[in-house]
Amino acid sequence: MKKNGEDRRTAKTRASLHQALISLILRKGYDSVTVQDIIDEANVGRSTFYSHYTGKEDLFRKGFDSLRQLLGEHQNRALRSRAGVKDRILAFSRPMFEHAADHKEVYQALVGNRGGMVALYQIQRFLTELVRADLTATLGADKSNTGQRELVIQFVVGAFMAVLTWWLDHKARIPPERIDAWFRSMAMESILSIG
Amino acid sequence: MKKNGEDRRTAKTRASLHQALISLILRKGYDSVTVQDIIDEANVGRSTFYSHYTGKEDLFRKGFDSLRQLLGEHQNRALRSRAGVKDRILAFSRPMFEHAADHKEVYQALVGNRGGMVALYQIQRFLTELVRADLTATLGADKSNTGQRELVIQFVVGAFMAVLTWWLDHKARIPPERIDAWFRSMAMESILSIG
DNA sequence: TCACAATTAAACACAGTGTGCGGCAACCAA
DNA sequence: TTGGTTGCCGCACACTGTGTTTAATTGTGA
Repeated sequence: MKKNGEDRRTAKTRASLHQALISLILRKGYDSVTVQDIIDEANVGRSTFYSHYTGKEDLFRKGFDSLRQLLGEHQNRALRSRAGVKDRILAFSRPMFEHAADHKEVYQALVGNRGGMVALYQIQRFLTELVRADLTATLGADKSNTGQRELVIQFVVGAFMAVLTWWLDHKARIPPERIDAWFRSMAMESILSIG
Repeated sequence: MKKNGEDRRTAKTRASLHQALISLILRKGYDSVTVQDIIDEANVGRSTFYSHYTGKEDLFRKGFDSLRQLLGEHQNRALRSRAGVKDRILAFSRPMFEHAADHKEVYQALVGNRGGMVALYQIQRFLTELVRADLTATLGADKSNTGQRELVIQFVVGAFMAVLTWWLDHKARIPPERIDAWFRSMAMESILSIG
């Protein structure tokens, strides 16, 4: 099963670089990882790196994008298989916790204090879209002229990221379905109280 | 009213540096601010900078600490003057929104995407303590063996930071007391739903 | 096999860091 | 006012990391 026009070398190089970045983030935090570190860890020439990516952030973004795509597929799969759940409020939560459990290392490299501002900002933006769509689907469009709906979205996103981070760094592992239940029962009340 | 052992020069220098850092963070974001930028903006010699602080992060931390102290004083003042409010749950929220409104520039430099990971981490830690104490005072110590209480704290802290950030970046200015009411009514439900 | 594409090491100019030093000016106390 | 102290400055240095370019080498797919 050969890919058309995909040199094995480039694939291997890119994989090495992504893996190296994740390892290094977990080891010393995003901010203090240098391109030098990455190419050393990945055993890749300096010029090769720059022929693939414009810099550390570019490499990071590409990796984040593919993870996000995987998550998207998992979301669809989950929502399709569990019938009747699709229209439940905050349906994004469960699949996301599951996905995080399946890719714990990567998620830890992203959400904690290890991941940099770039990571946090990406995730925040992504989640905001997710939650906005979710609430629009379950509660309908926002009719009030004030920014109440937007406020609720930010509230939920912030809370979710905090819970996710805490859960990932927590020693005792709570199963995804339980943390999801906790989060949703808390968030639900908030939403219903205003939104 | 002279301070003992405080040279006017050092005071001026330190003030310049702190102001310069805030301005620069607002202009280009914490991460891309260099020591070079700071000393140029503040018109301070390179060696002078390093005689006061060990680096950018040190300067930032010292500034953050004094802001935190100001906030603490404001909290005490507010809680003392408004009798009967002291024992209300999540009492930290209102004074904090007020303080943020009074020091909007500085807060914007801290919490948004402009502030770096250092800032976020400091604030997160600080708020966690605040909320933990608050919940202990109003709900009593956590008796359950699970980490439910800790989870609730993280939930509330995350939500609060998100709301605060949104509020600061929001064009239409909502008065502190209103955003506080919104936040607390949302958070309260969450807490009570699990406790 | 063979042409082409990817990878490599090395060298470069550049920007920022943290330190050290001698001279100068502001400061505070007497 | 004066004098000793202290803080500030400008300059230079070694060091680390960046992003680009070159010419040579090696792997790949057809």
